[in-house]
Amino acid sequence: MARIKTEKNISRKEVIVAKAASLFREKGFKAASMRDLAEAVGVEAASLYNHIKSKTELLHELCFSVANRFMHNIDEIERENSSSLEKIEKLLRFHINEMIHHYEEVYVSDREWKHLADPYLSNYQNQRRIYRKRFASIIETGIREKEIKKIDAPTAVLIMLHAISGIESWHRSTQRISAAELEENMITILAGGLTNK
Amino acid sequence: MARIKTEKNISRKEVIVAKAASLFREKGFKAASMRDLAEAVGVEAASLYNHIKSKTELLHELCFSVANRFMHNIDEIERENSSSLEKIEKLLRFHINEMIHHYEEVYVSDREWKHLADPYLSNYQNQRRIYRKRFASIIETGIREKEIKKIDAPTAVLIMLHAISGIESWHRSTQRISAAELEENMITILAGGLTNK
DNA sequence: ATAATATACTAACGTATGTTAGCGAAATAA
DNA sequence: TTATTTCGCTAACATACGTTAGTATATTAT
Repeated sequence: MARIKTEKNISRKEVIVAKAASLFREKGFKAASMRDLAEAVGVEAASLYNHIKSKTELLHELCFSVANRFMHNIDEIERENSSSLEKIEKLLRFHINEMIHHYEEVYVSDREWKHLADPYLSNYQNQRRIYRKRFASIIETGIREKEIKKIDAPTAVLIMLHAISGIESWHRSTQRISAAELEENMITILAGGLTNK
Repeated sequence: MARIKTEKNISRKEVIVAKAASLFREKGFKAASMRDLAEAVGVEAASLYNHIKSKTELLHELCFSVANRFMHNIDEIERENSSSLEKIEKLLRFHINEMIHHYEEVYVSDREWKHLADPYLSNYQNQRRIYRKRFASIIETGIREKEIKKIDAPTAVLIMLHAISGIESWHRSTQRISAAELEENMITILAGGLTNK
């Protein structure tokens, strides 16, 4: 009888969620079926329901675990005593590294959250809005203190966040530079576009 | 008996394709059903098949009409006698305006192309690859001529293209700056991140 | 060893989906 | 007007989907 393999301290549910991330990334949430997922896990579809409540629950788990990580990070950065530009650079580096090392989760929560059902959906959308506002107000402080060009802060946020989601292409490209090089290039271009001189 | 309304020089098929763009943008290709589309058009689902071959054909039409526009544009720009930086700025402005004025089509072709079926899929992927290579080599020329910072050109391309796809958020935001302001802000940040000094 | 729990299986359900067949009505051409 | 073509309708199909019920088999606790 097939059995879901687990390593120490990893529950069977976590194995399923991880495979779901990979599958949802590859095919999209709607196009990925529970039978696909079952096959990836090495089990029959019905067996998954001994560990999870529903397909959407998998999406909840992914979206909110990612959202929480980003929220905690911006909490910390806001508390720091550093210049706006330094704060922005730290935010960017966090985003970049999340996208490099937790690619599938982050990608899925970024692209597939539309398929969440209320109340999770509105909750998630709210968190997103708030996060962007907080990001934008760091930029606005930087503008007031002349560290940063006079630009529309929400537009800058939108550029930064989406630019980083482009790391998706890096993951799938055949000839790719190292993760460290990628990080430095992105910081150079993105921070360079903000700096006042 | 219901009938698809057409204005002069717009075929019924074109009406369907346009509504499909809007629906695929809103729900995603897989989650948007032919019955949804039929309702949006004001007709029964089966009636759609008097005008189109299949659901995927709708996606083909959208993806390749967008891809062709971008290809023709880069053709023209490559032929010009201008600096690399000017060429890049023109490319960016074209992308930005496409994203502003043909939002739904462009968005769909950017996010939903995965659901194309071969041979369209590989064809589309090829075009994308080629487009990015051409974009990157304009940047590389700029670097050689010291107009542009020493950066990894493919990374720069990936940043630019994804940053612009962030205009999606602009469309859906409640308080938004004008299209012209958006364009200028994006150019300031993106071109500013490349320029050598 | 026995009991209890966790996990997997088979079978099946109701529903939604893309699409086709066949017929009638409306628009257009003769 | 009549003939032809275009277009929309109802009905139905096969398939795929998420999920549940009920049962059997491992694993763990006593």
